[in-house]
Amino acid sequence: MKADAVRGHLDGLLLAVLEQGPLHGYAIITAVQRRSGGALDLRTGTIYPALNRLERQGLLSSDWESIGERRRRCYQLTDAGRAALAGKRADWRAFTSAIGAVLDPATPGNATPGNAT
Amino acid sequence: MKADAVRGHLDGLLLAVLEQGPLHGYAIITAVQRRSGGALDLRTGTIYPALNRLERQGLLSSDWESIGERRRRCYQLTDAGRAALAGKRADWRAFTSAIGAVLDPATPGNATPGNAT
DNA sequence: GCCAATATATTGCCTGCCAATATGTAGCAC
DNA sequence: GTGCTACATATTGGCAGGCAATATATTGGC
Repeated sequence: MKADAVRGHLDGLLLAVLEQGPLHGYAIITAVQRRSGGALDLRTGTIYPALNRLERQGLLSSDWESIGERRRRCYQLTDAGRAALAGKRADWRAFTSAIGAVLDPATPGNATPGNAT
Repeated sequence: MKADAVRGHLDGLLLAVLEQGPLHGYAIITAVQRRSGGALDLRTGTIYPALNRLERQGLLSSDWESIGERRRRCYQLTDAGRAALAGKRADWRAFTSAIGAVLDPATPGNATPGNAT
Protein backbone atom coordinates (compact mmCIF):
# COMPACT_ATOMS: atom_id res chain seq x y z
CA MET A 1 0.00 0.00 0.00
CA LYS A 2 1.39 3.37 -1.01
CA ALA A 3 2.82 5.46 1.75
CA ASP A 4 0.24 8.03 2.64
CA ALA A 5 -2.84 6.14 1.65
CA VAL A 6 -4.64 6.71 4.93
CA ARG A 7 -4.66 10.44 4.35
CA GLY A 8 -8.03 11.79 5.45
CA HIS A 9 -9.04 8.58 7.20
CA LEU A 10 -6.52 8.41 10.00
CA ASP A 11 -8.79 9.66 12.76
CA GLY A 12 -11.40 7.06 11.94
CA LEU A 13 -8.82 4.28 12.05
CA LEU A 14 -7.54 5.36 15.43
CA LEU A 15 -11.02 5.72 16.90
CA ALA A 16 -12.02 2.36 15.45
CA VAL A 17 -9.20 0.34 16.99
CA LEU A 18 -9.91 1.96 20.33
CA GLU A 19 -13.54 0.97 20.18
CA GLN A 20 -12.88 -2.47 21.63
CA GLY A 21 -10.87 -1.19 24.57
CA PRO A 22 -8.00 1.09 25.62
CA LEU A 23 -4.65 0.79 23.89
CA HIS A 24 -1.35 2.65 23.94
CA GLY A 25 0.22 4.16 20.85
CA TYR A 26 2.61 1.39 19.99
CA ALA A 27 -0.13 -1.20 20.37
CA ILE A 28 -2.39 0.86 18.11
CA ILE A 29 0.20 0.61 15.33
CA THR A 30 0.34 -3.16 15.56
CA ALA A 31 -3.44 -3.43 15.91
CA VAL A 32 -3.98 -1.46 12.70
CA GLN A 33 -1.35 -3.55 11.00
CA ARG A 34 -2.96 -6.80 12.06
CA ARG A 35 -6.54 -5.78 11.32
CA SER A 36 -5.62 -4.58 7.84
CA GLY A 37 -3.87 -7.83 7.05
CA GLY A 38 -0.51 -6.06 6.99
CA ALA A 39 -1.55 -3.49 4.40
CA LEU A 40 -1.47 -0.47 6.69
CA ASP A 41 1.73 0.50 8.42
CA LEU A 42 1.38 3.71 10.41
CA ARG A 43 4.44 5.55 11.69
CA THR A 44 5.05 7.05 15.06
CA GLY A 45 5.36 10.48 13.49
CA THR A 46 1.86 9.91 12.24
CA ILE A 47 -0.02 8.58 15.21
CA TYR A 48 1.47 10.31 18.26
CA PRO A 49 0.59 13.79 17.07
CA ALA A 50 -2.78 12.47 15.94
CA LEU A 51 -3.58 10.88 19.30
CA ASN A 52 -2.63 14.10 20.98
CA ARG A 53 -4.88 16.07 18.75
CA LEU A 54 -7.81 13.72 19.24
CA GLU A 55 -7.40 14.03 22.98
CA ARG A 56 -7.36 17.82 22.74
CA GLN A 57 -10.54 17.55 20.71
CA GLY A 58 -12.11 15.53 23.51
CA LEU A 59 -12.55 12.37 21.47
CA LEU A 60 -10.01 10.41 23.52
CA SER A 61 -8.83 10.43 27.10
CA SER A 62 -5.51 9.04 28.27
CA ASP A 63 -3.73 7.98 31.39
CA TRP A 64 -0.22 6.77 32.05
CA GLU A 65 0.38 3.18 32.92
CA SER A 66 3.57 1.90 34.52
CA ILE A 67 5.12 -1.51 33.89
CA GLY A 68 8.13 -1.45 36.15
CA GLU A 69 10.21 1.48 34.96
CA ARG A 70 8.43 1.51 31.64
CA ARG A 71 5.62 3.93 30.96
CA ARG A 72 2.96 3.85 28.35
CA ARG A 73 0.09 6.12 27.66
CA CYS A 74 -3.25 4.38 27.34
CA TYR A 75 -5.93 6.01 25.28
CA GLN A 76 -9.63 5.29 25.37
CA LEU A 77 -12.68 6.59 23.59
CA THR A 78 -14.82 9.22 25.24
CA ASP A 79 -18.53 9.44 24.51
CA ALA A 80 -17.78 12.19 22.04
CA GLY A 81 -15.20 9.88 20.47
CA ARG A 82 -17.74 7.14 20.09
CA ALA A 83 -20.11 9.55 18.40
CA ALA A 84 -17.32 10.84 16.17
CA LEU A 85 -16.50 7.27 15.17
CA ALA A 86 -20.07 6.75 14.00
CA GLY A 87 -19.72 9.91 11.95
CA LYS A 88 -16.41 8.76 10.46
CA ARG A 89 -18.00 5.47 9.46
CA ALA A 90 -20.81 7.31 7.71
CA ASP A 91 -18.23 9.53 5.98
CA TRP A 92 -16.31 6.47 4.88
CA ARG A 93 -19.40 4.87 3.36
CA ALA A 94 -20.29 8.08 1.53
CA PHE A 95 -16.71 8.37 0.30
CA THR A 96 -16.36 4.82 -0.99
CA SER A 97 -19.79 5.02 -2.51
CA ALA A 98 -18.96 8.23 -4.37
CA ILE A 99 -15.58 7.14 -5.69
CA GLY A 100 -16.82 3.63 -6.36
CA ALA A 101 -19.71 4.95 -8.43
CA VAL A 102 -17.29 6.67 -10.75
CA LEU A 103 -14.53 4.10 -10.76
CA ASP A 104 -16.61 0.97 -10.77
CA PRO A 105 -20.15 1.91 -11.79
CA ALA A 106 -21.32 -1.67 -12.25
CA THR A 107 -20.70 -2.60 -8.64
CA PRO A 108 -23.87 -2.62 -6.56
CA GLY A 109 -23.83 -0.52 -3.43
CA ASN A 110 -22.17 2.40 -5.14
CA ALA A 111 -23.80 5.81 -5.22
CA THR A 112 -26.49 6.55 -7.73
CA PRO A 113 -28.10 9.97 -8.10
CA GLY A 114 -30.63 10.31 -5.36
CA ASN A 115 -29.07 9.13 -2.15
CA ALA A 116 -28.22 12.48 -0.64
CA THR A 117 -27.49 12.74 3.06
CA MET B 1 -17.69 15.80 0.53
CA LYS B 2 -14.56 17.46 1.90
CA ALA B 3 -12.46 19.33 -0.60
CA ASP B 4 -9.53 17.11 -1.38
CA ALA B 5 -11.13 13.75 -0.78
CA VAL B 6 -10.13 12.34 -4.14
CA ARG B 7 -6.46 12.68 -3.28
CA GLY B 8 -4.68 9.59 -4.48
CA HIS B 9 -7.60 8.39 -6.58
CA LEU B 10 -7.85 11.10 -9.18
CA ASP B 11 -6.13 9.23 -11.99
CA GLY B 12 -8.46 6.28 -11.61
CA LEU B 13 -11.50 8.54 -11.75
CA LEU B 14 -10.32 10.21 -14.94
CA LEU B 15 -9.44 6.95 -16.63
CA ALA B 16 -12.76 5.46 -15.57
CA VAL B 17 -14.96 8.17 -17.07
CA LEU B 18 -13.01 7.93 -20.30
CA GLU B 19 -13.57 4.20 -20.52
CA GLN B 20 -16.92 4.62 -22.22
CA GLY B 21 -15.65 7.01 -24.85
CA PRO B 22 -13.65 10.18 -25.49
CA LEU B 23 -14.49 13.31 -23.54
CA HIS B 24 -13.04 16.78 -23.17
CA GLY B 25 -11.97 18.24 -19.83
CA TYR B 26 -15.06 20.22 -19.07
CA ALA B 27 -17.27 17.25 -19.85
CA ILE B 28 -15.16 15.05 -17.60
CA ILE B 29 -15.92 17.34 -14.68
CA THR B 30 -19.65 17.08 -15.21
CA ALA B 31 -19.45 13.34 -15.87
CA VAL B 32 -17.69 12.75 -12.56
CA GLN B 33 -20.21 14.98 -10.85
CA ARG B 34 -23.14 13.11 -12.30
CA ARG B 35 -21.77 9.63 -11.75
CA SER B 36 -20.97 10.37 -8.13
CA GLY B 37 -24.46 11.68 -7.49
CA GLY B 38 -23.11 15.20 -7.02
CA ALA B 39 -20.64 14.21 -4.30
CA LEU B 40 -17.48 14.83 -6.30
CA ASP B 41 -16.78 18.25 -7.69
CA LEU B 42 -13.40 18.43 -9.41
CA ARG B 43 -11.86 21.78 -10.30
CA THR B 44 -10.17 22.85 -13.48
CA GLY B 45 -6.94 23.40 -11.56
CA THR B 46 -7.18 19.75 -10.64
CA ILE B 47 -8.02 18.01 -13.87
CA TYR B 48 -6.24 19.93 -16.62
CA PRO B 49 -2.78 19.33 -15.20
CA ALA B 50 -3.78 15.74 -14.44
CA LEU B 51 -5.00 15.07 -17.98
CA ASN B 52 -1.79 16.52 -19.30
CA ARG B 53 0.26 14.31 -17.06
CA LEU B 54 -1.72 11.20 -18.00
CA GLU B 55 -1.12 11.97 -21.64
CA ARG B 56 2.61 12.41 -21.06
CA GLN B 57 2.53 9.04 -19.33
CA GLY B 58 0.95 7.53 -22.40
CA LEU B 59 -2.31 6.57 -20.70
CA LEU B 60 -4.37 9.04 -22.72
CA SER B 61 -4.19 10.51 -26.17
CA SER B 62 -5.84 13.75 -27.21
CA ASP B 63 -6.86 15.68 -30.26
CA TRP B 64 -8.41 19.08 -30.75
CA GLU B 65 -11.96 19.38 -31.91
CA SER B 66 -13.47 22.54 -33.34
CA ILE B 67 -17.06 23.67 -32.90
CA GLY B 68 -17.16 26.88 -34.90
CA GLU B 69 -14.61 29.14 -33.29
CA ARG B 70 -14.66 27.05 -30.19
CA ARG B 71 -12.00 24.45 -29.51
CA ARG B 72 -11.95 21.57 -27.12
CA ARG B 73 -9.45 18.92 -26.44
CA CYS B 74 -10.81 15.40 -26.53
CA TYR B 75 -9.05 12.74 -24.54
CA GLN B 76 -9.33 9.03 -24.99
CA LEU B 77 -7.84 5.98 -23.34
CA THR B 78 -4.85 4.30 -24.89
CA ASP B 79 -4.27 0.60 -24.45
CA ALA B 80 -1.83 1.41 -21.68
CA GLY B 81 -4.53 3.57 -20.14
CA ARG B 82 -6.99 0.72 -20.21
CA ALA B 83 -4.47 -1.50 -18.48
CA ALA B 84 -3.70 1.21 -15.94
CA LEU B 85 -7.40 1.54 -15.20
CA ALA B 86 -7.60 -2.14 -14.36
CA GLY B 87 -4.68 -1.63 -12.00
CA LYS B 88 -6.32 1.39 -10.39
CA ARG B 89 -9.46 -0.62 -9.80
CA ALA B 90 -7.46 -3.35 -8.11
CA ASP B 91 -5.69 -0.71 -6.00
CA TRP B 92 -9.03 0.76 -5.03
CA ARG B 93 -10.37 -2.60 -3.90
CA ALA B 94 -7.24 -3.28 -1.86
CA PHE B 95 -7.45 0.17 -0.36
CA THR B 96 -11.12 0.03 0.66
CA SER B 97 -10.64 -3.48 1.90
CA ALA B 98 -7.69 -2.48 4.10
CA ILE B 99 -9.26 0.64 5.57
CA GLY B 100 -12.64 -1.04 5.85
CA ALA B 101 -11.16 -3.94 7.78
CA VAL B 102 -9.92 -1.55 10.43
CA LEU B 103 -12.79 0.91 10.41
CA ASP B 104 -15.64 -1.51 10.00
CA PRO B 105 -14.39 -5.02 10.79
CA ALA B 106 -17.84 -6.57 10.87
CA THR B 107 -18.57 -5.74 7.25
CA PRO B 108 -18.07 -8.70 4.94
CA GLY B 109 -15.74 -8.15 2.02
CA ASN B 110 -13.18 -6.34 4.08
CA ALA B 111 -9.61 -7.56 4.28
CA THR B 112 -8.66 -10.40 6.54
CA PRO B 113 -5.10 -11.70 6.85
CA GLY B 114 -4.44 -13.82 3.83
CA ASN B 115 -5.54 -11.93 0.75
CA ALA B 116 -2.22 -10.57 -0.39
CA THR B 117 -1.78 -9.34 -3.94
C1' DG C 1 28.42 -5.50 25.50
C1' DC C 2 25.46 -5.26 21.62
C1' DC C 3 21.36 -5.49 19.22
C1' DA C 4 16.42 -5.79 18.56
C1' DA C 5 11.90 -4.96 20.32
C1' DT C 6 9.10 -1.96 23.09
C1' DA C 7 7.64 2.81 23.85
C1' DT C 8 7.04 7.95 23.19
C1' DA C 9 8.00 12.44 21.02
C1' DT C 10 9.39 16.21 17.67
C1' DT C 11 11.08 18.51 13.38
C1' DG C 12 10.98 19.37 8.67
C1' DC C 13 9.69 17.88 4.21
C1' DC C 14 7.01 16.62 0.15
C1' DT C 15 2.98 15.21 -2.41
C1' DG C 16 -0.77 16.45 -4.77
C1' DC C 17 -5.26 18.67 -4.92
C1' DC C 18 -7.46 23.15 -4.50
C1' DA C 19 -8.44 28.27 -4.83
C1' DA C 20 -7.73 32.05 -7.44
C1' DT C 21 -6.98 33.99 -11.56
C1' DA C 22 -6.63 34.75 -16.58
C1' DT C 23 -8.42 34.32 -21.30
C1' DG C 24 -11.68 33.59 -24.91
C1' DT C 25 -16.20 31.96 -27.36
C1' DA C 26 -21.31 31.68 -27.57
C1' DG C 27 -25.99 32.64 -26.53
C1' DC C 28 -29.64 35.04 -24.24
C1' DA C 29 -32.08 38.88 -21.97
C1' DC C 30 -32.91 43.67 -21.62
C1' DG D 1 -24.72 46.82 -27.54
C1' DT D 2 -24.16 45.67 -22.73
C1' DG D 3 -24.07 42.46 -19.31
C1' DC D 4 -24.58 37.93 -17.64
C1' DT D 5 -24.08 33.02 -17.64
C1' DA D 6 -22.47 28.72 -19.53
C1' DC D 7 -18.86 26.62 -22.02
C1' DA D 8 -13.85 25.72 -22.39
C1' DT D 9 -8.79 25.63 -21.26
C1' DA D 10 -4.64 26.88 -18.63
C1' DT D 11 -1.40 28.38 -14.87
C1' DT D 12 0.19 29.97 -10.29
C1' DG D 13 0.71 29.70 -5.49
C1' DG D 14 -0.71 27.72 -1.21
C1' DC D 15 -1.40 24.42 2.28
C1' DA D 16 -3.16 20.24 4.73
C1' DG D 17 -1.57 16.34 6.54
C1' DG D 18 0.91 12.08 6.76
C1' DC D 19 5.83 10.52 6.48
C1' DA D 20 10.94 10.11 7.13
C1' DA D 21 14.37 11.00 10.14
C1' DT D 22 15.90 11.57 14.47
C1' DA D 23 16.24 11.48 19.56
C1' DT D 24 15.65 9.16 23.95
C1' DA D 25 14.83 5.41 27.36
C1' DT D 26 13.70 0.57 29.12
C1' DT D 27 13.96 -4.48 28.64
C1' DG D 28 15.60 -8.96 27.32
C1' DG D 29 18.17 -12.31 24.50
C1' DC D 30 22.59 -13.94 22.82
